[in-house]
Amino acid sequence: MMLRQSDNGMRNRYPLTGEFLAGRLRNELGEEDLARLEELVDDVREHDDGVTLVKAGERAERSILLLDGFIFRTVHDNDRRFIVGVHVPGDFVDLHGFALKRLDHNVVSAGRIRIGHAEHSKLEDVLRNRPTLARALWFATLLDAAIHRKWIQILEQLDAPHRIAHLYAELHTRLELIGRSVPRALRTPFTQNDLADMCGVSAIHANRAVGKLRDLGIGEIRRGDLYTNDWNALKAFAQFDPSYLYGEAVKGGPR
Amino acid sequence: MMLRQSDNGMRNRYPLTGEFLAGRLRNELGEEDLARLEELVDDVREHDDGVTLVKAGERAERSILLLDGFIFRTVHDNDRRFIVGVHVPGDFVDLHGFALKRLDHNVVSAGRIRIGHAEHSKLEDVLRNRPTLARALWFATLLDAAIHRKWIQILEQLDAPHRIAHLYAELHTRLELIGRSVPRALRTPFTQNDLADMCGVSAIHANRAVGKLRDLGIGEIRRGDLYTNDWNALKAFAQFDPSYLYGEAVKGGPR
DNA sequence: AAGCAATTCTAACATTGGTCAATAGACCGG
DNA sequence: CCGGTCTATTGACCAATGTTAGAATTGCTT
Repeated sequence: MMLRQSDNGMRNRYPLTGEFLAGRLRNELGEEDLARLEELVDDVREHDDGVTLVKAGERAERSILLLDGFIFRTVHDNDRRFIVGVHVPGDFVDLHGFALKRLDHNVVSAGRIRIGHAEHSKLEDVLRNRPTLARALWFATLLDAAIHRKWIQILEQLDAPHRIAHLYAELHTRLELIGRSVPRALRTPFTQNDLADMCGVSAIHANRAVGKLRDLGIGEIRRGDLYTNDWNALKAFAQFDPSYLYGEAVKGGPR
Repeated sequence: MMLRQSDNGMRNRYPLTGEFLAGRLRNELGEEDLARLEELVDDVREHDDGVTLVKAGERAERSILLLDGFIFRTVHDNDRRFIVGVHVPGDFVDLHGFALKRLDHNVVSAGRIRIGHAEHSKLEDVLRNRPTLARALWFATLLDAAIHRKWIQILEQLDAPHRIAHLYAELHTRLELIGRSVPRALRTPFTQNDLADMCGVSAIHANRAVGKLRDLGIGEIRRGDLYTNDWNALKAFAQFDPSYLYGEAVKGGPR
């Protein structure tokens, strides 16, 4: 792949390596599969905040691998926006676009991002000739589905403050799994409006919820950045159970 | 597969045929793939209401294909139950259990059901040797994920009456896609309690919502069975857009 | 027909969350 | 530094939903 250093500001602190990808794919891949994986991705580029990378309904010829930053999956309905998913680096954001051909949602940058691309023709080849790697890719989409299910549960079970706490708990763990968490903070470009659209509440109520987390001493959210000195307390408050992220599969594949 | 007629009451009105399965898989499969698909499933059996077929966390050696009835995916947290998915006949309920090995949720019969089983060893073989069929199976799990995303949107966007209407609209279309819808009704074994757990509201509020749908003339729900003389009105009320079900892929696969 | 259990329905009250209006703070370009 | 815009915050009021309690209905069993 092209590992050319981008030259417009964002430092390439986390080069795309087989290990990085494999972290997300949660499978033990052999030398050759790792090499294929590297070849799969090219055309690395950056985007500003709020760029629609894939529009719902459009046919795509390649899928996006997120390398830096965050990406939303959004749906729009009478001028209202709903966020149905968030992605962290290492995620194949629209891998499902390969099999589905058209997406049922948009893919939008949340803050400044860096992404790579995987041509569907190459994926086609992988699916046909590298069953182990194909399974790893399948696994990645199944992980997305597991996260979706957890979101459904969260929306059914928790009120606004707990939803927001759970969101940050999840992101913290997902970043941890790819070696990008930091001790007492989680930096995101999310506005309270974004939080509201992820949690299915109004922006004003999201503000109340953020205030409540602050008052309770659970965590302080300032312009998307969460600061806490006790992740365990935050995760307990959110009733966060990381098993749905299948983190243990990072070491020792599913066989 | 064993197409032996079960002899304990439920009539086998819809034999498991390649066409039936292909309907759900939404791909144009060749003769040979269809034959493989048939071979995949065996050990057809029936279960009563409320039987836990797969427990969260357990390792399974085979996956379940639903042939008749409905199945819930449930999660439990401090004695409360949350339903994070529903399945209709033709669905490979826990196909993802093959790649994930352990499920993050339970699989429970909703009313009386008939199911078949697919050994993971056979799926392993399919994945390794039948790329087209493997892709069809992948597609089926991606469809689940698309439905999950719609549920997230529904929970974020709609209030209780609209959620219930949307649920029935979705099920009506999913049944239609496998040729099992009936004109003015949708029969289910769901209690209002089940509806509540699917919609993330209390049972009492689900009752209010059911009453509201009745008062508005949208539909009459009696013991899980919905009666309407205008599906279009109900679907309009629910703001139902079927595109997320990828029904068009039934004819003409994704290639 | 009687009785029991599950389900549905109703009412009163408490809490959560939505909407509107207005203000304050942060960031940015000139 | 100023003004403008986006974001965050607060308060008042109203709608949606939760909770509790109890009554009515249905289906099933004896």
